Amino acid sequence: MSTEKLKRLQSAGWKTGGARDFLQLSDEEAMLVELKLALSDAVRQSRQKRGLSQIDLAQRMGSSQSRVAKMEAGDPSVSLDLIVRAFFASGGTRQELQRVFGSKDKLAA
Amino acid sequence: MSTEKLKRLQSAGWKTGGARDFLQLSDEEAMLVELKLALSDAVRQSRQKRGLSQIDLAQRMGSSQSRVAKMEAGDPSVSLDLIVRAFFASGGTRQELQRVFGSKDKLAA
DNA sequence: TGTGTCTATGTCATAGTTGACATATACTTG
DNA sequence: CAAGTATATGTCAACTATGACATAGACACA
Repeated sequence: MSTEKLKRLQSAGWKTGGARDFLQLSDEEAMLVELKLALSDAVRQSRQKRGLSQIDLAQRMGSSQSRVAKMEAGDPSVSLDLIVRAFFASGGTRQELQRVFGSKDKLAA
Repeated sequence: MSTEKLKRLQSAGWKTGGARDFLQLSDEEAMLVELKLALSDAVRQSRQKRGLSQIDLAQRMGSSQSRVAKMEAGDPSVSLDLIVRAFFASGGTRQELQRVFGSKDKLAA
């Protein structure tokens, strides 16, 4: 992960974690963030593939359009739990999820 | 997923989700719960494989022994975010994570 | 028996996430 | 130009997860 990329993430509101007080995200946190962003993309793709609007998806999962939008925008206030729930609610399968989690650098600048 | 299994999960404190007020977990939620439990197991395995105590792991990730214990016990109060963070902090790789997410029914009664 | 290490369980104030709502922007269609 | 639809962004009270702490249980070994 490049320094550029890290700076971009941090300025977007991602917190540098807990015990550490670097200006840099730890490797573990960076991996988590990458994962969340990759999954966010996957949610949008899955949703669009099935012709669902953000409102449709929100209703399916008992959430709101604004939260789905934030999620797809990679907003750090959205939990991984919610993203995964959205992925499933959008029709994504466990197999597809596996592919997302395995793919390299979905974050590509 | 069997009805038996669902009842077990619910009695362990797992909430039936948001908009729905069934006594049953929705399919999406069930999938999420399975994922979390599978990952909890993976964290313990990964941690033990590297000879780390719960305290060691907690320190590595800026958390506490009690939270790691709850996590490994499958406590519903632990977020997927934290579990994934723990998995990475315990030395788990993205490839290993992918395997966990792909494997069938880690929850096996 | 005691001392040490590891893990489990409960509580709590604080920090983080949530759905809901308002509003804005963009694009289409009449 | 409206009006409709889809998405983006900001705010907030209510809810949830968090690390810290206390304490207990299990096991080893002197």
